[in-house]
Amino acid sequence: MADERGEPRPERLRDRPVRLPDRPDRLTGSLLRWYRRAARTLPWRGSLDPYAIWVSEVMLQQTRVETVLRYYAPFLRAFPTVGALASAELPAVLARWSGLGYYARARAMHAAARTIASRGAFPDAFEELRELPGFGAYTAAAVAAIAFGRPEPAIDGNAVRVLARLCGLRERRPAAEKTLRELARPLVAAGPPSEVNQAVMELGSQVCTRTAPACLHCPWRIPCRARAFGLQGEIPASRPRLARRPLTWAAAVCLDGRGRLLFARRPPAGLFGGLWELPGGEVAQGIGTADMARDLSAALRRSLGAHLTIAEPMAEVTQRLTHRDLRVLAFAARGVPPRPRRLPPGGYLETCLAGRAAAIDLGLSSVTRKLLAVLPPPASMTQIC
DNA sequence: AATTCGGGGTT
DNA sequence: AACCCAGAATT
Repeated sequence: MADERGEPRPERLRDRPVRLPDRPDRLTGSLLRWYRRAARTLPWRGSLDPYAIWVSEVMLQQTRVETVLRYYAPFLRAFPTVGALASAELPAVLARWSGLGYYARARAMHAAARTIASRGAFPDAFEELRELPGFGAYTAAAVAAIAFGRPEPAIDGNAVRVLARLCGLRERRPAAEKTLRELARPLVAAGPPSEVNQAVMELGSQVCTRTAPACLHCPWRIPCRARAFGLQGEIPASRPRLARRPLTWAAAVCLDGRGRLLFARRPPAGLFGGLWELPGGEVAQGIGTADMARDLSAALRRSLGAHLTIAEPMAEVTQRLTHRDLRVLAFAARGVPPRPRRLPPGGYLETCLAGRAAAIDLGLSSVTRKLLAVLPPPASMTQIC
């Protein structure tokens, strides 16, 4: 129709092949000029220590820079080298991770540290890194590139947004990641891989933001396909929303004569795996506190081998997780002090007594910390022995 | 490809 | 309240 009359067909984004909109060396050049001027000073930037870089990359998984800044230095002070991390016990590592979330990261990092330490050398190639626990496609590429200068494209959430917009890619995650890894390969080959990768991510966090990107300050504003078509708001397509279901836990406040609380260790994997908590468990939705107290008593008999009388609830806290609305009610308990024996499957393997001051050295989730913070002072509570 | 893993800052 | 953040492992 329009073509037959010789008029140019209106160019549409989806008609275009998905490829880099300019030569890799020119894209990398303008990007690096911007990065060297605008990059934030961060503790792990410029580090030459693969271990320190690795720690930063793991902490930064699904976690904002501002949050990681509170954990990074203390963790490195506690575990300064791969050998130190490998020699540490997992509970001590989880204690340093307490509040950071996604605790499988700490478990995997600890396991990988033991492998690396026993091997004697830090793996320096993508394929070797990728085989270690906790090294997915992103982290293996990031460590290979940033610590060892390998030309591997590290595609995180920022890179997906930046590169998808640059190239006008309409695919959504996670499919887009595979496509973008290949599109980004020429870019990291055209400059220092460490800087190119970090520059792409920095651009995503400072300029090419999810909402209201600062296109006028972008070194790629001219070649950017999304900007050319006014599609910055459509690219990349957002993921389907997740349903958040309610989850209610009842926990027992068991106090000994010295004001110490009874803690129990959760199973090594799964939600809050390996962390300490006030012993208890899930209760059905919509039941009253009297029924909760009865269920909690039964659960503790199963999981702890303890016969405790559960009184009224004394505190309640909530925590919003990605896929759960968690609500924890704490019940005062009194009765026979728990005497861990041989426990049935699903029972707690370990318990400990700790005062609230000592509890800061335990691996606790944020919701458990919240709970300890709102508990009444020990003097007002019933003792169990 | 879809879920399950935390927690919190932004909008 | 929705969205998503320097993702990985499991199903």
